[in-house]
Amino acid sequence: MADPHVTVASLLAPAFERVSGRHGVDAVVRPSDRAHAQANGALALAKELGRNPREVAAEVASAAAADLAGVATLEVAGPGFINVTFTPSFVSGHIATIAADERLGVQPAVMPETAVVDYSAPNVAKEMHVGHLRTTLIGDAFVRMLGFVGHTVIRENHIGDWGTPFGMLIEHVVDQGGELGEIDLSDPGAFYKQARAKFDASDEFKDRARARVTLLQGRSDPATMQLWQRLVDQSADYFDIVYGRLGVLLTRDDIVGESFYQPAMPAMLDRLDQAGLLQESDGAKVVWVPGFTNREGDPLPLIVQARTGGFNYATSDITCVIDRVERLHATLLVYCIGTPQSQHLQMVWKAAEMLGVLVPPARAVHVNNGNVLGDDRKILKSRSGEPAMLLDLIDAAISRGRAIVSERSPEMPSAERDELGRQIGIGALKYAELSTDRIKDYVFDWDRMLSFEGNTAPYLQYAHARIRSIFRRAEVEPAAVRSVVPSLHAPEELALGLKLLAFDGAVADTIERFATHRLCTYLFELAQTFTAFYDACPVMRAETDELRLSRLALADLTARVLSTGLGLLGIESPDRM
RNA sequence: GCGCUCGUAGCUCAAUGGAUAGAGCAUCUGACUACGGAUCAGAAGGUUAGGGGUUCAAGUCCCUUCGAGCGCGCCA
Repeated sequence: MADPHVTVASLLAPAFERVSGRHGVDAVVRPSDRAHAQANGALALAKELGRNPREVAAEVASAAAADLAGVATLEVAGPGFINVTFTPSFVSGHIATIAADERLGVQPAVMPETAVVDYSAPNVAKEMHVGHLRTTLIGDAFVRMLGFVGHTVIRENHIGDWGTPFGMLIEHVVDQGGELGEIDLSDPGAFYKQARAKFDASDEFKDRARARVTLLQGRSDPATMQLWQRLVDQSADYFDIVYGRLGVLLTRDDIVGESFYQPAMPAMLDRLDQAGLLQESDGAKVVWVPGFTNREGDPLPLIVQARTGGFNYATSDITCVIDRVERLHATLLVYCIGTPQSQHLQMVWKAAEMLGVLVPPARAVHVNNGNVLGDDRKILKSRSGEPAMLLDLIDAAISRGRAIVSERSPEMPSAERDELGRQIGIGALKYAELSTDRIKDYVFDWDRMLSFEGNTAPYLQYAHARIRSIFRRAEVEPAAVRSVVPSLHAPEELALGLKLLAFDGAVADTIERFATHRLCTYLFELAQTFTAFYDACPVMRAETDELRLSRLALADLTARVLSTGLGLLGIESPDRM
């Protein structure tokens, strides 16, 4: 058991049971600003018993004192809080345990399951823009974290590779003699815009495009399918460039686009029909999902087949849920998609639930996100006024990172500078995304995210690099101190020790709430706690060899937690900066 | 019109219903010829948009007003 709070809570529970006179009391011990931890149960218990809260707290504390000997001391404070102070030996014992653990004390999931993480989802023949940044980075972080705690994780990139636009896109390819030409990385959406312009200008082209969509949906015309495939392949090349440069795990093998679900849609409609859920409304086939109303306050249907007979994204998304639950046997469906899709997803999931597919233990989570804003508080724009291109942002991050390294470390070999600059720039970009509450909009600011001060990736990377530097100078192999049980005499040592033990809780909390900023806040606080320790407690010049080893052990564990934590966010931690 | 999300220090952001709402930046004051100053310690800065309610306890839950953003039947 790595979490001292849990240990103390279990030791405190019998005392609560004795005072309350009933069994099954769940003593909750949580971190506190005023002490190492606090238990608040006495307040609620006093209310229940109609007694004075401080008296009840004192009674619980004295009843628990014997059980907690050597582990922690208790003190009643305020209106009836029980403050907990861990003993140094109890903390250092835990430290030695997590230092010997590959996962640094992070507990594996109690019930490992199969999770599908749906993220990024760009469109074929269009550029990736700033709107794709958050979903891509958030999804990637959860892929890493869910895997880290032992789940089977399936990445899925639900790209937009189907639908009416492909009629005009394919006809545009035909007009170019079947050639797509090189993809223009400065304007990957140029092809789409040309096709769109023709479509708007020419009725003849429009007719051809419509005919082509019909051919595509029939899936039986080899020439059409070949042209379509080439469009998809070329876009996959472009996506791979973006993902590679951004350093996320997605590859073309993770692509499961809308087209994938097309063949299964008629059967899905049959299932809806057999379940009695398929109704007709204004000529369309719909599912009446309770709880949703339209502009007029009337029930809002989920349209699964248009009047024309065509399928839409609701059809595709319900089929997709079935695929994930029944073919992949996933029980956790994570959708990293923007907030505007919320109602659509709720309706789709409700329909899948009514169909008996999305039912416990299977469940879906909308890991939604707000917008990335510019100085003007509007969605971050490029110079042309369009949403900023993702590849431009990535390249700008890299070049800014390199500029910083060149300025600070001009003596470093050029190749090393480039690599370090990339790690810093990309790290800063990712951390800026992941360190704030994903639901809210946030303001994009290069200077702030690249600063070495404050809650930024460079600050954390620096803290890590500095620790590694200590070991280089001390000429000590980090692995050599990993079995040392540290002594925690100075308050800064004890504070650092307690912070290190909180890694498990931070990761668990981050996963449970799908909130990456929780882990970021923890890592930042850890780095701050470390620098305070480092300032107050000499390591290499420690008074005794024993103390030196003890402090090296704390430093090493800090570096490992920082590096592992950043790694869970998809951020690299260089050994020197 | 209905619905969803958001509103916290000058700025950018935190805060599983718990004590005196915390950080960072910026501002001010100190420390140390620095185990990497890419540092540390401290100060100042708040009617948590306004109002009402529930609770032993509300930034957090409920109602309401205001403000911002988004969504609302055959595109995805």
